[in-house]
Amino acid sequence: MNHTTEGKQNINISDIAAALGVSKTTVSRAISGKGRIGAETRAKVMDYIEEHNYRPNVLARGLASSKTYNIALMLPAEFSRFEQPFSRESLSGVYKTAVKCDYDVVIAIAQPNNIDPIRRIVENGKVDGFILFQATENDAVIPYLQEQGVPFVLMGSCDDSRVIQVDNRQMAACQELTTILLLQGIKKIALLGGNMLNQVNKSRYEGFCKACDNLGCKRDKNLIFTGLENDILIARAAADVIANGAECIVCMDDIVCAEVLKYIEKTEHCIPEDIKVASFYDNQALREYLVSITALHFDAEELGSVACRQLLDLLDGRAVEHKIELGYQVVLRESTKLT
Amino acid sequence: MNHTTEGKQNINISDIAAALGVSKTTVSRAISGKGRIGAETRAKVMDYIEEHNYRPNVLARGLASSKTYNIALMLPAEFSRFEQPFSRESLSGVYKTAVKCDYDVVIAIAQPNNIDPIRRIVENGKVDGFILFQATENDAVIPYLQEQGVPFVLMGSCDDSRVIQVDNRQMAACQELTTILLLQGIKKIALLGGNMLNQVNKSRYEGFCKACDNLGCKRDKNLIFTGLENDILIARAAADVIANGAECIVCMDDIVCAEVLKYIEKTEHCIPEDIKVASFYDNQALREYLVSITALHFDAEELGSVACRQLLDLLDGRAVEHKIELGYQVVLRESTKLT
DNA sequence: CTGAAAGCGCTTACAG
DNA sequence: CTGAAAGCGCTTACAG
Repeated sequence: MNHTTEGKQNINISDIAAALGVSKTTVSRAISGKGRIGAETRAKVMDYIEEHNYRPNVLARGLASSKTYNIALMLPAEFSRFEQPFSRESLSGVYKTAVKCDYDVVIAIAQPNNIDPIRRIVENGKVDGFILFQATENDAVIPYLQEQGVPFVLMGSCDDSRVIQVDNRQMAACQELTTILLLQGIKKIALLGGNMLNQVNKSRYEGFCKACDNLGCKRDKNLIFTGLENDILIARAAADVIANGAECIVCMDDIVCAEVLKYIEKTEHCIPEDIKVASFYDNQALREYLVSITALHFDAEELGSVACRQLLDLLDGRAVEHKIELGYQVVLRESTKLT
Repeated sequence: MNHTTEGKQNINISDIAAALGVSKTTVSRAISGKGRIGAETRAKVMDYIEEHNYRPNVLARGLASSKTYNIALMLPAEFSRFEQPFSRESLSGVYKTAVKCDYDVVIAIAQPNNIDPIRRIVENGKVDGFILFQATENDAVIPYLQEQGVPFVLMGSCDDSRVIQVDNRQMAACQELTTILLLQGIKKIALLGGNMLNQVNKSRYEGFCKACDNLGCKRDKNLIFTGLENDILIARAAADVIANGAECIVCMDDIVCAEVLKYIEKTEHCIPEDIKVASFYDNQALREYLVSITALHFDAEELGSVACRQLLDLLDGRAVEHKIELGYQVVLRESTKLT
């Protein structure tokens, strides 16, 4: 057992000051690096701290300087099993980056349009800032945080140019995947998607359209279905587009894709021979499907990490870009192979 | 907009004392309910607080009373897509219960056998206690917390009777499911499972054995495979037990089950006609599989909720049961239907 | 039943 | 470059 780390922390800044024959002020300055202090004095203090494994009391520091060294991550209350890996990886990214700067991450789970959990944390002064997940559209939280003057960054996009945002280049990604499919000679591409009020879906739809338009391919209304909010609608849309001669079905997210695959399995079509399939979002379940599915891949951990770094910069008063755009990968797999 | 909640919190205990012509002590006592105080005085203070929407500064309270009103939830660094829903639901349970008592939850993600993240939180004094996930076997954290005297509760089981634990009745559940299958007349039941160093797997195995023994069914060594750590081993085991005449394959967890299903799909056996399948753990992906899979269901949110309540009781110095056992459901589905 | 005062462990003008 | 002192917003013996 290591003697220097044994037992509970109990030494404080006064003890150090006394032991070294300096003032508390000096010790504080040595630690924080703020204010003028002699290099020698400083080294002496740091050595002592090192040797005695001293860690400043974060609460006391917080009380004195109005900081908590906590940030809150807002998670949507409900999300499908397809969104879970993404949110879990983002959480990892946020966590790792926060910890590096000695911040902790507090979670806040909010039902749509209920900001009470956020309000609680803010009013209790438990955190220095927030990181928001776009997933659930919650119109109330952004205005609330703005009004309260609480720093925050959004993982996702929004129109308000005052909010700091980090997002993947959704539109460009979808445009690229669609373009690749078209260039492969697949002419009749169907698009199935969910709620178009959703920002992400809007961008994805736009990317799809741009690809078609740029290549001079007509968009066939009989092959494009959005607003598919449940399994039945998705299955029916799949049936329709197949009946209308689709060669490839592009799914705007994994929920849609999973349903489409179920439908194809039931009706005993073969992928990719009878019908090709691609998804605008990559998920382990689809990656490991019997026929591996072509999809767009986004690095969720990086998203969380960058969002957190933005917030920490903001908290330290550093300049911060208003919007950071992150990359993507187009992963071509068996499901779109030419036959 | 509500005027009483407008703008930032800025009133403090001294302001209240001054406004009411009483001492800070009195105000503090009115709020905490500790110490003798006149009912009238108290009401006066509470009214004022209500009216001005005052919330005590948690940091200051923490500094004075050595409390943070935070608890930490330790999450394993890596887990499969099958464990995610479970851990997410547990998190929800912990969160909801914590918030009710005005606690926040801080996350700690620890790689196996690395307690640095835990140590950081403890040394920084950021939380009052921990809730541990058994998932990752991390031998170092329990001894560390014990040594430091930090209260904690384990979601799961362990041999150390000093640790407060909350767990589902794994053994009983597995015994019951196996018994039901046997009583249905399915004689040749195979069991496939992963790492037997894992506490949960031990209990599940035990439950399976008890069911067989109680009904006087011999356990066939050619039908029982454990230590199946990867896809290839699982597929091979599935092939073996089918070759050995298994009528039903019981999977000790969802990872095993998913692989078994893949193997069955590839080899074009039919469920439940050719072979029946059951899992000792229920997961949305299996529930929604083409043939819905018979499984044991555990309420993860309740687990988190009860664990959190235990910890809060512990923190308030209330008596706490050493081990709480939670229920389960046996969910019979298509995959074990008699044909 | 109530209050004055010390203290929790830091930070930070202000003065030297 | 360094220090004495006030202050962050609470709690809690201690005294009345």
